[in-house]
Amino acid sequence: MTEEAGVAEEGVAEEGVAERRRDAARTRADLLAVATTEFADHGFSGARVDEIAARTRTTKRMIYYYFGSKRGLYLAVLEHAYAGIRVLEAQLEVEHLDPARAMRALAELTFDHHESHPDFVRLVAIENIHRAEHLRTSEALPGLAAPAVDVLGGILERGHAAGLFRADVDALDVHMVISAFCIFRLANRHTFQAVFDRDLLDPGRRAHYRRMVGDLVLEYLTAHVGRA
Amino acid sequence: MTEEAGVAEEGVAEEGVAERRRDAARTRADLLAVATTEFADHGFSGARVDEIAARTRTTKRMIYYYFGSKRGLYLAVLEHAYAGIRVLEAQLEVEHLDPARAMRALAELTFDHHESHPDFVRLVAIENIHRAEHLRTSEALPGLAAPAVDVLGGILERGHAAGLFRADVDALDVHMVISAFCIFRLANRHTFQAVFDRDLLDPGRRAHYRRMVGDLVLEYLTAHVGRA
Amino acid sequence: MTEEAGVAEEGVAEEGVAERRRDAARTRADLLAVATTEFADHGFSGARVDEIAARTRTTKRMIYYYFGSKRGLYLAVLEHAYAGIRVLEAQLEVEHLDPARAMRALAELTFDHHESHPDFVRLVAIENIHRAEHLRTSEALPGLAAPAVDVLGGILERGHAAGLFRADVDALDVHMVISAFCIFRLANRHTFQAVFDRDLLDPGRRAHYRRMVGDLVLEYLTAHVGRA
Amino acid sequence: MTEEAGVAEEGVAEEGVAERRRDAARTRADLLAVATTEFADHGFSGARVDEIAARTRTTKRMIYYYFGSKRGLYLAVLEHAYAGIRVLEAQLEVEHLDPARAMRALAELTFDHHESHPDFVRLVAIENIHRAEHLRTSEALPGLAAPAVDVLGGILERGHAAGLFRADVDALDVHMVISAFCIFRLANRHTFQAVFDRDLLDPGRRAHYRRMVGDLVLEYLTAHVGRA
DNA sequence: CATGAATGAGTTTTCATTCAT
DNA sequence: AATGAATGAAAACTCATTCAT
Repeated sequence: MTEEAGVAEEGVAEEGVAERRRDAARTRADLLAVATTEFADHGFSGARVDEIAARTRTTKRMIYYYFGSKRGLYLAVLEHAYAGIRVLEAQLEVEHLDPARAMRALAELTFDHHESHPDFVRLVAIENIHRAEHLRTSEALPGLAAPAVDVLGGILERGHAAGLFRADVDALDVHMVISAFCIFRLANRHTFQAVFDRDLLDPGRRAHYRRMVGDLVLEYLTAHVGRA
Repeated sequence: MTEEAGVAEEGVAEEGVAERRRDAARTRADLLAVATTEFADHGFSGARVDEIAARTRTTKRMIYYYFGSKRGLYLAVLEHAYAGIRVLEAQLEVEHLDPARAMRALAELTFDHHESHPDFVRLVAIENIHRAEHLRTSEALPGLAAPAVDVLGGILERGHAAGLFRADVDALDVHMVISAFCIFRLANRHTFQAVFDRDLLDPGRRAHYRRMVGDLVLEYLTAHVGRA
Repeated sequence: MTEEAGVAEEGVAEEGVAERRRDAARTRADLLAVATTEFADHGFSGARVDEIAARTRTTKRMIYYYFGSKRGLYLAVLEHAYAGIRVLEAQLEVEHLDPARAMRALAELTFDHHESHPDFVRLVAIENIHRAEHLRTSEALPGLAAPAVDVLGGILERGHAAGLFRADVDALDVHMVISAFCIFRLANRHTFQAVFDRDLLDPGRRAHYRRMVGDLVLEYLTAHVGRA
Repeated sequence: MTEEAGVAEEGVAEEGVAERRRDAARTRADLLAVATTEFADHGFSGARVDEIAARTRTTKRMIYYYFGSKRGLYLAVLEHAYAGIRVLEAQLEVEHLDPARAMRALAELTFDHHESHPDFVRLVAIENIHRAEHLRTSEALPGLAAPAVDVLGGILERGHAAGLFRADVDALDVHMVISAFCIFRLANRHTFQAVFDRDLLDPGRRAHYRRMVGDLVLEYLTAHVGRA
């Protein structure tokens, strides 16, 4: 059988190095996509290696071939998810906007990103349950902070220079407020809905919440300027 | 044994019905306390029934006797955790304070509670990973919302009446902002620390954050009053 | 508490020996009835002691008090079920009927009994799965055979004497044919229905089958008389 | 290892895909055979997965790998047992025999099959205790009825055409009588023996019973022809 | 690069039975 | 006669991982 395959349709049956490399990349990407959903849905312990394999073109063996272990796969998923927002933030151009508008733009970028990447938000929650033990070992970690903080720092600096923003708040504090709001809306929506019967993702309230995150940050930053 | 029993009820070895009932309650409470730690630490799937039993005076069998299943135990843990903050909120007396001070007191109550109940915060995160599927089936659910919202609603009403607070924000929106901030500080501190190298629980920054949650809410509520 | 009970309402609270004995008998009977259903429904291994106790006024402890073990309870159920048909057969009066009519009456008695005692039929099937290991140890066993065989033997004898029935068949053979037919109709109706889509208990076919059992036995008994 | 694999396929230690597939089939068949005995012996609840595994070359894990659950294994056993008699019936050739002889041949086929397949008879009894809940969900069910009924129907038709058999009895009725007799002899032999002290499987009585099932059916079918 | 079969160690759950009063 | 609590042993089932080709 193997011999026969080699004979007939040489060009097609025999894969070149490039094709095989492309296949490999596709297999890896496929695995990563399915694993992202599975881990985001069920957490690290709740996710099933069998289930991930079953939803892929490949077999379970490939997971171990490419990622070494369930943990290795999870780490790859996590890094890939973080890479997404990092890129977005790095692309944001706010230098041409006045500090207040720039700040609002950044807040809304986070708002929009989280809403359209619920898996990322879930993975962050899951990783926190694990006390960031995986993320801490990631080699990609050092590059994760820079973009967000740099952009934010720049806006704040301009705001301070213009006498618009209060001075007792730094970039990480602002980042925390924006994140807290935008992540809560996604991450805690289920218990919030269960307890208070309000759907934080109701499209009818979206504009309200989107304006709210900007207002929240700006009112806070511009309050009593010069006082503190 | 039978002979001894026939003699009297004075003995030390002889336990009355009341005592046994008290023991049973202790067994249950013991189980619940240990399970709270285990579930908060490892999530639902990650928690081990064996491990919980091992850390108790009793045996694994008792978990099934009292709670029926791992899931039943988890639900009991969840309900018990929610009951804690519900009671706190219900006890809060803010009628004698002006709306701004009352609002700040409520925000700080949440801030303090979450900081001193990290297990509660973790359980909420875990339950959200499960899309609140357990909480939704809880019979205790209907009583969970009332206290927080009632108190908040009262403060807001007084603030509106006095022309102090903006009108386009309701109690649930305010609750969301307070919760988002206070929960994020606990729940996301690990990834935050890993990525930004800042410990959100650093005692040296505690007062700063505690003031911040009040400021955040109040600046937002008192902004441009009369405009919206 | 116990002392108080002794004082007040003496007549009512204090149960006489007779009352207690009656209560005991009722408890036993209650247990037996529930256990009959449970064992007939699920077999010996499938039946649950907890379930039986739960469906009774009493507690699980009483099962062990009265019957010693699950097995003891099952044996009591079995003996009680056999006692029912034994009594019926013993009461049958067929001396005044001619042999053929008498035989048909006996067949129809079995037919009717089994139809109205499906639990008995199920218990017999269950006991056969256990290779009659319980029944064999029953002290009631010796009395179980007599009535059926005596009556049948009498009819056969009269039939032989009158030259009506063939001689190469004894009472147990006839009993076997009648039982096989009447038990099969009850015991195997589920697989029969599943495979052939015919309900052997369909009321519309009842008369047909009832006549059939008599026909079957009589045609067989009266065939080629004198030949064999 | 890797080096050896690269050399050739001649080796003894090297198993080809085909061989492994054959092994897998053997593992499955082995499991099925052992499980048949265990389930037939102890019923569904009484059977032990551990016990089945212990009597096999493989491990308990494999039962779940191949059959998914205890129930899945039981269902496979049941289907396999039914397949046996279905094949036998389908192979029976009776077209060349006159209706009476053909009918007797069919009855004796059932008689012989049941006697040599006591496990099948026990499994049917067990499945009836479960009200055929498993069999009803079997995908093999639709094919189970056809052979038996087709053959029987053909014989009956010929018998009617020749004016030999009564007309008020259909194939399923005849099948029921034959089954009832042949199954009872196996399935109820234990209680029969316990109560009446007669062994229905006594080799000395075998010929008598084998003739009896044919007589029973034929006397009944040929009785009073033209009357009903 | 790929794959079906296999597995050991663990994990939840069940169940008849007994204890202490 | 009665009862709620307790239990050990066993049962079904699961899961990440590896083997052999």
